[in-house]
Amino acid sequence: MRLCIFASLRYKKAMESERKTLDDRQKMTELERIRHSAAHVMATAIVRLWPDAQFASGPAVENGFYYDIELSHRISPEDFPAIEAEMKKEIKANHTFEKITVTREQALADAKAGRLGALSARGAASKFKIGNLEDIPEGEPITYYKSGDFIDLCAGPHVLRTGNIGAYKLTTVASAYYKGDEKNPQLQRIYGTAFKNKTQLDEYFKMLEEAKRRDHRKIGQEMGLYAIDTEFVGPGLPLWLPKGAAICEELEKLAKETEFQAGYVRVKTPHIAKEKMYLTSGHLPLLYAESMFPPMILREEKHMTKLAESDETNRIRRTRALVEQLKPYLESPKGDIGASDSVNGFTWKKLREFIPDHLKEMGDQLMQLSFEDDVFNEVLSEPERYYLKAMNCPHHHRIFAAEPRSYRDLPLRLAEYGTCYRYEQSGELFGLMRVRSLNMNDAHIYCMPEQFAQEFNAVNEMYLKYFKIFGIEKYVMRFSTSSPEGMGKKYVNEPELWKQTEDMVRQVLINSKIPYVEVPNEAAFYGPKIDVQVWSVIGREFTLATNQVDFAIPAKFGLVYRDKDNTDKTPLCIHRAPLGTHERFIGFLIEHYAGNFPLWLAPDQVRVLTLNDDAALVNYAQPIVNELRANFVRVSADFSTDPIKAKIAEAEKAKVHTMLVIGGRDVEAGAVSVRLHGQGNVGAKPKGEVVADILAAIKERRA
RNA sequence: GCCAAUGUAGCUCAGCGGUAGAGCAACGGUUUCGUAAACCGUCGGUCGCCGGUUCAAUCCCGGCCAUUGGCUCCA
Repeated sequence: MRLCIFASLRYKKAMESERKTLDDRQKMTELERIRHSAAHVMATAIVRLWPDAQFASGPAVENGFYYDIELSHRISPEDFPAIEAEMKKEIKANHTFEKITVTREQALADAKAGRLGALSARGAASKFKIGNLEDIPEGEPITYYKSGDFIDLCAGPHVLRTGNIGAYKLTTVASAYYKGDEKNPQLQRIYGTAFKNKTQLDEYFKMLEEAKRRDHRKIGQEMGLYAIDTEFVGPGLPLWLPKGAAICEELEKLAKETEFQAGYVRVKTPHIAKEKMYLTSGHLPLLYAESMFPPMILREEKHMTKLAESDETNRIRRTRALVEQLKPYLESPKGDIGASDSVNGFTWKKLREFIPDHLKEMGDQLMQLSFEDDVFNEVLSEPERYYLKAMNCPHHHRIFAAEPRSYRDLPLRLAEYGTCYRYEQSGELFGLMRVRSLNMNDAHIYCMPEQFAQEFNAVNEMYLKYFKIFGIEKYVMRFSTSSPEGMGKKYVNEPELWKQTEDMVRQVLINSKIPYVEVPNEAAFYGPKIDVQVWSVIGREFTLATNQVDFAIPAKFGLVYRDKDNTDKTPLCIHRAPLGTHERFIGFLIEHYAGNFPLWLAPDQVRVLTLNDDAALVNYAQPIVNELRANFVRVSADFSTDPIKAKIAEAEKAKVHTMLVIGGRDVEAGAVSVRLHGQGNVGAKPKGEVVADILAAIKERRA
């Protein structure tokens, strides 16, 4: 239950990325006030211990509070007891939090005197407070909060007295950029948490323990679901072990059945494609290049050899040819050239790095020379580059392009569990949740504008169907839209299409009554999108699924269908991935179920355990195993001589969903004793009934 | 990528400037048992990697790699 509270705080956070208004601030809960006040008290303690500390900002956050600090001393957890002891004194003194309203001039003067975020005026100005001051809009009152000697620039609100901070604890130290901008100085961020009383604090730490217990990395390891072999395979490239792969298979089966019934067709595409693919799609010239693995360069050796062999004449020829190719670019201001334009395989970005200014002058002279142009074309052109695909859409677009399309073919729904590779920054990798290889539950729906609403809605319905199967009750659809400022930069420059498609999506959401929040300036570069945000039971938030409109890329690939009026038109495209990626989805499911998967998903569905290895028991048990296996149940047998207690302990530890215990009594009665993981012995039943029930539960994907 | 912490057997973890230890797992045996662990034995380690200091380094120092917690980024 507590977890839901955290979840709702997160939810709020998602909605309020902008600066808080004073109204918002007044809505701060008591707990948030306690935490925000604790941040002030912590700052007080720190500045007492290290008088030269400079403070930036110290808000309450979902699980506590932090304060960003600049300090030559590196604070480590070893310093926490000392800081906490100082905090205790402040709290014991029970200072009131006094609100002081000042003029902007006064505030600036105090900040320059180093009086803000300090116990008294200091030699050094409160430089970050000066910066914070700049962010306060004209007309908004400027206030301090004073507790004891400590005065801080702060809009509040606070608890009445420091003594109201019932229980607190510092938790971690991290780093953060001032105002979250990596161009700004890097500060030390000290995290802590605070509660009304000790009991709640203890509960919180208990909850953290529980979260640790459910962590998918821990359970994944214990259950043998996946392994990450950083030495031989690489970081962020999980290996699915047989038990994890079993879960992948079940999810794929679910997706394939669901998509088949919804009229999708399956395709298969290679993992790599030529550079041209991503130059055309816009992924490379735009913002995506860094998140793709660097290219594989083919026939590089041949290329280099030719370069080496070429004599002076050839070098001149090459240069001249290059200049000729580049003439239009050199003569026009660079702004006139589309980011995705390329010459002989050189991207514009690359050309800019490549052409020194003097080359142009040289070029005029070189133009006088005569040459035959067949030699260098090959030498001049860049070697072939192949990229590992970071997304499936371009391949699917080429499948669309592979055959002539009529309006009668639409909507065309191409589905694939495609494997993509994304070069996540090393610091981003996180168990299964953020990886570099991912199996995506991908599909692209090509449709006409008049079909859009129905198709988009059908996708949303599919999400809801899945959520029901997995018992996901808490989710938010985040509707990400563009921003006028981003046009032509972050977003393809089609303001009219943006507006149209955003309106279409909004209408579908409103009509279907699905709860959503609209987030401006977070769309994909090719269109608005919906991200489905969920929370695992331990409060970890992430984007599971995504549903995106694409009105831009199909045109770049020249995709058309022949419409009724015998003209060619460009289809709209919907990218959708309701089950996200295996990696993230299974990571989520592990935490969601704490590894105790429902029967249909459980890697170990059934284990048949005999009391001992007597032939009578084994001869009775083996056919049961055989029958289950023949019906595609993941079943194992333990007919060993170990004590039944030990065999059960082992099966429970492995989280085997259903244990069938067989002893002499069962053989006589034609029964098996059923034990369910986590529930214990549920008693003996006729074996036919048990088998039938297992098969039915799997088929129905019972929770 | 940035900041910090961490890295000892398959797993969980102890330990220390003088050539490394436990439990579990694995393997071999004994045990034939009614719902979460019977007993004995054996195997297992370049103490993340590379370099430096030292008579001597798993331990101290530096670099690298990886993981973790954050930041930034994000599909």
